[in-house]
Amino acid sequence: MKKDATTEEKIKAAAKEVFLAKGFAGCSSREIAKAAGENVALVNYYFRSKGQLFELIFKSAMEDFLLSMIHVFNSEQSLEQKMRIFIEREFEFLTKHPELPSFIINEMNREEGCAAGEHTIHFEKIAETGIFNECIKAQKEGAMREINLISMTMLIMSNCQYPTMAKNLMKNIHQLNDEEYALQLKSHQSHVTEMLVNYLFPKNNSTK
Amino acid sequence: MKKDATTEEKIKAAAKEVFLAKGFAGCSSREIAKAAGENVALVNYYFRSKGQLFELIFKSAMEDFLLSMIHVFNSEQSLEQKMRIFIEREFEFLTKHPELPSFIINEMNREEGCAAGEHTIHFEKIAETGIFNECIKAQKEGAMREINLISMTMLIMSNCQYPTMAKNLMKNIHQLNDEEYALQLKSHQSHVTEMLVNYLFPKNNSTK
DNA sequence: GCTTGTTTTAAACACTTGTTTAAAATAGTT
DNA sequence: AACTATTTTAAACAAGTGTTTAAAACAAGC
Repeated sequence: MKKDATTEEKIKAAAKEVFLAKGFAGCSSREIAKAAGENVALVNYYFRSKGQLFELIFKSAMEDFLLSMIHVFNSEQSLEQKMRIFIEREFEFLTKHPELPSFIINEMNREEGCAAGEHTIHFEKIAETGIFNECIKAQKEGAMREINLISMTMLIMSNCQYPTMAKNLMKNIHQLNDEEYALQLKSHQSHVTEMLVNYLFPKNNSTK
Repeated sequence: MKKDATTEEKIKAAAKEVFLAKGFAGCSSREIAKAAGENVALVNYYFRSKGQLFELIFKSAMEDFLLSMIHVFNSEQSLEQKMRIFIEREFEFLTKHPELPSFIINEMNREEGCAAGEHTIHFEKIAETGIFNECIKAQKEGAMREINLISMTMLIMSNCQYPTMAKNLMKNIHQLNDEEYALQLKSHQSHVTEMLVNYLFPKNNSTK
């Protein structure tokens, strides 16, 4: 937490930390206030309600979540190379923010929650990079497999996000400690990369 | 919910439904009681506490989660064929119980929660089917790619589970309704199957 | 100094939480 | 019938919830 942050910023930072770790239902206003080192009333003074504060945090988390990727796409490289770098960045990003995917997915599933809302906006920013058009072009040229772009997105998200989401499950089932899991994850990353690239960019000259 | 169920069973069934949908922190004892059509006090009369009831539900959910797969492995088929069928069953199962993976993963991440606990037991039951030995043998024979079995498991889980977990996220981002998403999922399933089988069982004679 | 507006505090509000209690209803046995 | 043990109920409990209030502390301008 920053040092010279204003009260408002301190509460926001604390809220982000607590909400991401425990979810909306899993924590109280008082817990957030305490984490910020401030009075409970200030939460409502600056953000009107726990719900509005949450909405704020959720939106910014969604932004982090969707935009973590964007800068890769603007680089000048082959599609396959972009894909490799993207996966690498994604694993890197998720190591730093392992709670993000679960947080987003959970709160999207809360019926009282943020299910509605124009989250297409951020996605459109990704579309604006032209990455999808680039894919379509590659598909027409036969360089890329004919696949629905939603499916393509899902393949990537599944394989990048699930391993960090299921960390504790996997650790428990396979009796691994943090260090062992980190190693496991590293080797898994290379499998994911090879598998996705092989599938999405099949080579015709294939003598292994 | 069954008709002639005992009070205890009714509460357990209601608890399963509510817990799976909202998580431990997301619901109250009274909500569960109401869903069961019974008095609040009966929850504690039969299960001593909300926490103990939850533990019960969680364990049975974990069992469902890990054992949904087991019977496929005892069949007499090639490993590749088993894999195909397994993925099919898994998608089928997850369509019926879409909340399960998120539930398990979330509650494993709750620090006060069920992080500790011998969930290896169920996994060992899977190991007992000999499926893993079968994989190792296939790897030695060159029929299957050399890959850590934890990674193999993770590849399968990622690609089967994530798409149902992220349903609302995907629907929202891509502006799909339930029907459209179901279609998308169906076509995605075949990509997942091909991708995994191609990766895990690479063919040397490869003129597509 | 006093006066303005903003920020922070402790206390209170009404309500929900998990859990317990003690009485009522029900079933079972002789 | 009466006595027992079990099941169900409504009510209460203390603690915690989100939120509001009204007074205090603080800052800035005059």
